[in-house]
Amino acid sequence: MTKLDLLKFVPFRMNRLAAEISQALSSEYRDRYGIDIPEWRVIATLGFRGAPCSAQSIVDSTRTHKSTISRAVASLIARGLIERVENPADRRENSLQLSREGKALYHGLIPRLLSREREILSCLSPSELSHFEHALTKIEQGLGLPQTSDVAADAPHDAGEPGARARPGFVSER
Amino acid sequence: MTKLDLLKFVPFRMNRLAAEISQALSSEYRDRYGIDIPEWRVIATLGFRGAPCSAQSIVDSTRTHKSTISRAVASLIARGLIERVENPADRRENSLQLSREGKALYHGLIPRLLSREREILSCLSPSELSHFEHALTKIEQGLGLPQTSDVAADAPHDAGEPGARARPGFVSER
DNA sequence: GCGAATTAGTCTCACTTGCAACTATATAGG
DNA sequence: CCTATATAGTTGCAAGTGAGACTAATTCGC
Repeated sequence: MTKLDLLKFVPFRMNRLAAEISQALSSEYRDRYGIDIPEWRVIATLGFRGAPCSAQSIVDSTRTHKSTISRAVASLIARGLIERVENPADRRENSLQLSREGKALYHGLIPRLLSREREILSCLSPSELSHFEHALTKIEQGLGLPQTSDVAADAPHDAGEPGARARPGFVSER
Repeated sequence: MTKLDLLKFVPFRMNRLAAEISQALSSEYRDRYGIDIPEWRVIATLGFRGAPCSAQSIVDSTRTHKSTISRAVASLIARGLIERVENPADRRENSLQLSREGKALYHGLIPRLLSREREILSCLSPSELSHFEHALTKIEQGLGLPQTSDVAADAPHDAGEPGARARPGFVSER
């Protein structure tokens, strides 16, 4: 008769912790700028990359559903925070980039978010923190989630190293 | 001009990882038994506690919204997996407990879920795993999330140690 | 004891999200 | 070329969820 204590069960703890942390951060962008999580992800991706990139590449790196990204993009364009750049070579896709206002928002937001992150993680010693991040990385790799090194700036889609994609076992597509 | 790499930003990573892990586990209870996450949380809590307990105490320990728990409870009762036990002492609340079928489901599910959890965490060495769990605990404490030791079986609500509730700073209520 | 405040739980509403169908464009095969 | 297939992105729809109003029952203060 095995029992299972939810409060010790890692999947549950991760869920709960992620929800709690999102909540703690959301005030920074929701209350302050009226943007939600998917919108923030789009801005963060464009801001970090520097170069324009397609909606699809944001989908890939953030693992957010394409319809969600599509709506976020539409709303950000409507508010003038990002701009579409038509790609004459392939007229299906349109590259996206931050507008002036978008960049300003991005650079205003980042220090606040980083400081919140630090605040939340301040309960860990430097060594605990580095162990923790290391563990996150290993689990991400184990699940086949994209890593910083995977996202080859804006390379044509399948330049990824073999084995990174199409892992056997776990859920690969949603 | 600070930048922020989403893929290195812990809040984002936690979100993505939690979503991914949920997905990986959900097949065990969703596809197999047709129960969703909130329903599973109710079953897990009742199963673990052994004793009947109120919906409110499930809300507290799982930090799931009360309306979500209410709906999960209604659905589980409709399917005969849990039972309501009227409490003559306080007729607002009704204690909940697993039915025979609910217990069977619980005991059938647990080994599968534990094995999935192990599988996901198998990329960590025993020492990495214990560091990781330790870090989770500290972050949870930092955010004021309930810990196993907090949940005094079924004690009247506010027997909690001082300082555990009503933390200054972070979000305390949702 | 009686009204006010509190608590358990349900219900409605608005919003978000994922899925899948759809449009438009691009590429491959014969 | 012309059909078949694949890809980028959008949209309609349905399901799930949180906020908060609401009901019912209890407890507190005086």
